[in-house]
Amino acid sequence: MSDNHDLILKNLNLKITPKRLAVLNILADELVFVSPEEIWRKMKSRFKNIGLPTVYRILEELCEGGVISKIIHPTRQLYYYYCKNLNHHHHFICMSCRRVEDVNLCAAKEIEKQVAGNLKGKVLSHIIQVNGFCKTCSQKKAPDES
Amino acid sequence: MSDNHDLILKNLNLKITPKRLAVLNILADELVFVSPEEIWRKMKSRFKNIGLPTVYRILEELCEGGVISKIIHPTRQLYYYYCKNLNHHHHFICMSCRRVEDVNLCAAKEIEKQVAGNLKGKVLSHIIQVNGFCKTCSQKKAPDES
DNA sequence: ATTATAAATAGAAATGTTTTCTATTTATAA
DNA sequence: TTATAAATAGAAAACATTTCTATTTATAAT
Ligand SMILES: [Zn+2]
Ligand SMILES: [Zn+2]
Ligand SMILES: [Zn+2]
Ligand SMILES: [Zn+2]
Repeated sequence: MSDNHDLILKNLNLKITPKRLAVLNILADELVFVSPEEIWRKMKSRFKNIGLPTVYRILEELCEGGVISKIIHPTRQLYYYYCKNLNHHHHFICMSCRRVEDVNLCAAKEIEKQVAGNLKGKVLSHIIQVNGFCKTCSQKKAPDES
Repeated sequence: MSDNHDLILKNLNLKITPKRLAVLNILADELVFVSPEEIWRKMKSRFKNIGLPTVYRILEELCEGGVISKIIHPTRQLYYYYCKNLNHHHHFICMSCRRVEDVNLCAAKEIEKQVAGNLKGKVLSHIIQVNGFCKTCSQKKAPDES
C-alpha cells in the first residue's frame, strides 16, 4: 500500500516525504470524512514536530491532484475523504456518523446538454452530494445521539 | 413588490422590519450572487446604523425559510442568491461574473432510488450545482479578466 | 392611541478556522 | 557528496462569521 502512495505522490510531482505518506495512510484508514485538525491530531502521535499548516497544505495538494475529495458540509468547515473509487461518481454522506458511500449516478450528460444548449455556457465542474443518515444511523430513534 | 416581500416575511413568521425588507429588495435587484458584506455595504447607504451581524442573521433566516439559496463557492465564503423560480431546480453559476442561471434538471428521483435501495439510508437533502462560465464570459479570451 | 411583550438590532468583542510569512530542514537529482 | 528547489515548523496574521448584552422596535392587546 505504501508503494501505491509513493506512486500517487510521484504522479502528482510531489516529493515523497514521510508526512505526505502519513497523511495518505491516515486517510486510507478512515471510513469517514475528516477535518484537517483531526488529521493533525493523528499526525502528532507520529511526529514530534508537525505543524497544522503542513496538514492543510498536504490535504490541499492531494485534493488539487484529485486523490482525495472535499466534503461540502453545512458548517462550511473543511472535510476530506479518500475515496478509492476511480470512476466518476458522487457521494452520500451521513450527517450523523460521517460515513461516506458512493452514489453511482451522475447527471453530467444532462447538465452539459442543458448548459451548452439553453445557456450557451461552459461547464467547468459540477457538485453533486447527497446528505442524509446512513442505514445504521437512520435505524436509531434519534440519529444524533448515543 | 414590497407587498410581496411583506407576505414573504409574514409567511416565515418574521416581523416586517425595514431592514429585512431592504435586504429582500437589494437581493431582488441583483442578477448575481452576493456576499453578506456586499449586502451590508448597500444597507449602509440606506441606514445610518446597520450592523453586519444583522445582515448575516437576516440572510440566514431567509435562507432557512427557503426564500433565498446559498451558493457553494470554492472559497467557501458565504454567498446568497434570490431565485424567483419556485420549482425545485438547481443552479449554474458563472465563476467569472457571478451570474446565476437555472438548471431545470434534478436527479432527486434517481438519488432517492439508489440511496433507499442500495444503501438503505435516508436522504435529507441534496446539493447539485454547476460551475462554469456563462455565455458572455465564455466568449471572452480570458474569462477572468477585463 | 397606549401599553406590554417578545422580537429585532447595534456595536463591540470573541471565536476559530485557515492562510501567510520567514527561517530552517529535507528530498532528490546531478 | 553536494547543490538545489521543495517542504516544513512555528509564530503570527488574516478573516469571515458568531456571540453577547443593552437598547430599540414591531406588533398585538388593551
Ligand atoms: Zn451514519
Ligand atoms: Zn458527476
Ligand atoms: Zn459570466
Ligand atoms: Zn434537486
